[in-house]
Amino acid sequence: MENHHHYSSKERRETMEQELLRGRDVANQLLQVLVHRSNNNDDEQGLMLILPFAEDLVHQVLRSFTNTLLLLNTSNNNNNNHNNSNIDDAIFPITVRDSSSSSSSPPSCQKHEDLDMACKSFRTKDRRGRYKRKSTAPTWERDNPILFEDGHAWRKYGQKKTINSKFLRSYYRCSHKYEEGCPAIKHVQRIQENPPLYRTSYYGHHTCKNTLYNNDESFILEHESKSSMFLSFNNNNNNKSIITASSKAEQISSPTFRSSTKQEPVELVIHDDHRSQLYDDQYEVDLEYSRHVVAKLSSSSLSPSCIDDNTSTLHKFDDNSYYDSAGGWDLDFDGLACFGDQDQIMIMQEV
DNA sequence: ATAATTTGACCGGC
DNA sequence: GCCGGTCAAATTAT
Repeated sequence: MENHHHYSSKERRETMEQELLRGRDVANQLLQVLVHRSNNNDDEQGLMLILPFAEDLVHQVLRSFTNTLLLLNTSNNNNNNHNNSNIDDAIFPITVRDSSSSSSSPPSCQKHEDLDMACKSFRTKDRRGRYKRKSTAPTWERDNPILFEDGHAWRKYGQKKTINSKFLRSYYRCSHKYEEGCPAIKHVQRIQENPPLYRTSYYGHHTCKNTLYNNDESFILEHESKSSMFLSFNNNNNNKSIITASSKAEQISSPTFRSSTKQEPVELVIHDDHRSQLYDDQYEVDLEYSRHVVAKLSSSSLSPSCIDDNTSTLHKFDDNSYYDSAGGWDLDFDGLACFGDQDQIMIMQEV
């Protein structure tokens, strides 16, 4: 027992299980005590008797947590024993000390610090047993010509090259995974080059409450039925602009929405020769002359219009300036372009 | 300053 | 050992 790191992984697992079971039992005892107390709360001296007992039970629960975390943190390759001595000391001998016996050392926060340390080192060191492979069957999939928001906050946590695709696959988890334990995951991978097509595979369902929509599928279905889109152009200060696409519904329902520039945006590089400054903060850009990215609008039934980000006033482009035979646009450098239901938007990559 | 992303290391299953 | 999923330190955005 003094050399817990000599445990086999099975033994360690069993020990941790015992620790947790014991902690649960003790917590149960504590509950009984408290329930009993609340039933006859007139007994003043009984309270005095029970309080130290309850405190002792709490300490035991904390010790159970601490020991389990320390065991989790102890890996087989801990062959460098020099600084393990204090862990060895800490693991089981954590003793219950009531506040009366507290000596010069800071008494009350002692175990909280232990717990924090155990938590921290657990999170930063031992990775074993923490990778669980997702089932290979997605909950559902969607293929989209562009990447648009699906009504949830995602956090990218990885990116990988896969064997039979030249495109990287991006891995996203729900942003509220740790706050609310939301298990939703999605993968996004480009599956076609020209025109670009992206496949989004969803795994699991959101349990978090931080969405305007009840569930993912209904949002996406609704979204697909209204193909109206925004393209936003955000000036980046150094001849670069990011084009992102998002749904109309989202833009309208959430005024503070900022279209994500993080999800594989198409980057637009514009040379100074091909833009002219109209006002202090407004540029006109001729995308036709940018050989890097050209945005093209096809089967237009509506004239694209531009919404100024600040004033939300709608003003149209000149009829022939935004759309020409080469597929190029003139657009305000900053702003939103809104398209109708029949419009199709393609972002063409540099050749 | 915090928060999100990037990127190579790491892990388990096959 | 390879492959794809995940982690987390470093980097970058806000």
